[in-house]
Amino acid sequence: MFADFFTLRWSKSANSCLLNDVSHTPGIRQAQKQQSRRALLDAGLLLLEHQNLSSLGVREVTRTAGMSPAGFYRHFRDLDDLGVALVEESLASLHGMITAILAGEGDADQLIDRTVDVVARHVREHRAHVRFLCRERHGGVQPVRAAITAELDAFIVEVAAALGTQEQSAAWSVADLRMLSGLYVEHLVSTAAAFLEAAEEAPGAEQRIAATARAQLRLISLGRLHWPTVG
Amino acid sequence: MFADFFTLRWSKSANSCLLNDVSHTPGIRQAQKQQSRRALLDAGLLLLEHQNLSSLGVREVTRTAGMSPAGFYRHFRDLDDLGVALVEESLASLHGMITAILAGEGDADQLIDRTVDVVARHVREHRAHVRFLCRERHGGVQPVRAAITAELDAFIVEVAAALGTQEQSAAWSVADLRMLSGLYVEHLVSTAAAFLEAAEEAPGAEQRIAATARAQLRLISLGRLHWPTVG
DNA sequence: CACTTGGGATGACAAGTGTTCGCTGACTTC
DNA sequence: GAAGTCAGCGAACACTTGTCATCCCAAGTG
Repeated sequence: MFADFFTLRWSKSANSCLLNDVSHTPGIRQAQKQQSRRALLDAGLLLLEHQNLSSLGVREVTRTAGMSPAGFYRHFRDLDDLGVALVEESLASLHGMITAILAGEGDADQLIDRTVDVVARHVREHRAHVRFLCRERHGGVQPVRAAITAELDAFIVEVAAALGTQEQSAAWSVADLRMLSGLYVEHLVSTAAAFLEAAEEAPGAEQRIAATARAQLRLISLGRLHWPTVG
Repeated sequence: MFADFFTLRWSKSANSCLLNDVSHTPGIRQAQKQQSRRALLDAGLLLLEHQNLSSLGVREVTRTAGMSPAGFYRHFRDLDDLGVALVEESLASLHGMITAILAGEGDADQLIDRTVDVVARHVREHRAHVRFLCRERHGGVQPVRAAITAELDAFIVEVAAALGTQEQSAAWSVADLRMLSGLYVEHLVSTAAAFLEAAEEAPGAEQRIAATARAQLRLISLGRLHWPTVG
């Protein structure tokens, strides 16, 4: 995500937008700015571990980022703005995870095992991002909520398209594919949330969550196999 | 929920707890206190429509409840305390809904249709409660989060027990029953959340959500029918 | 009836908040 | 090199906040 943004600003501007075209300035200054921006985002992510976005304060964020309060406004209009930036970041990493899952080969059970493993690892490696998404998906800040919902819907469409190429559901209607995809994505999110909570209490809980998630995915697979196609 | 609490305090104390035994005092005073308490809870519920619990303020709540700030502390130690009270209230109403679902007769498809209808109606009639639960389930206030998780886990056990009595899954192991039950409860919660958002935008969205939820439940039912029992 | 109880209001306290202003100084450009 | 840009700072604004000591008076008690 950060890389995308960076190269976006760096690429010779093929678009006609001149307003923010600063691609002619060499690196140092921009890099410093991006570093500060990153510090703000990380500070937000850190504070959101025990808080909600709607209770976050500008001064709080800048303080933990080691910056003066006024500096915040050089990067974000609002705290909502920072929130939306965090959504983009978090969902970019999650998108990588989903493509990793969908690209896999093997029979159904292998695919299920690998899926759960990938989710568990993603939660372990991107704990703050996952927590942010789960916490603000139904949170009190409307723009952030809308952004998460929109991107998650895009995932559903993407997963539905991928499911359409699988032999198990080749003859399915588009609506049914999207229905199944929605079930999968929802299950994925709730499994990630379970992993999140699990790691904060019992150490063996992660195994239990994984086993349950695998069984649930197998049950859904069985349902898929016997789903009446309209053909 | 309120009625339970009320009658709890009113019933002649068969328990041995003398600490809070005020059952000998006649009604007016207690009723006034309960009325104030209710006003605080309702104010909280109202404010939480556009906020998160962690960003709620004592003054804010008392102001919209028409009360002085100090009055709050006559009823709750904290805002977290108020949050936990709201959890109990919200999950009591949800518990009624679940028993209403489980008590039903009829074949699988009828049961699915009725389930989705009951959920839709519950969301319509207890919007604030449902919103609160969805919002704070993964929210930033640990005690509230824990309370919701605990009560939801109790629901899962209850639903699992009910599923064990159904002929479709009579031979299932306890672990499998709980796995299936978890899938159902998770699906129920996410469907309720979807209804919640749906009502705030497109008017026809509710029908679409309901249709998708029914299809997903049917698919899970198919999976159930073909689940390998250890027999 | 006098007397106790306790829910609620008032007012005050220090500590925190979002946001804006003008300034500085390192980086960039010409 | 001189000129200019602009991220970050310090200070100040006018609030809002949680919490408490204190008083008040309706409800309950004997």
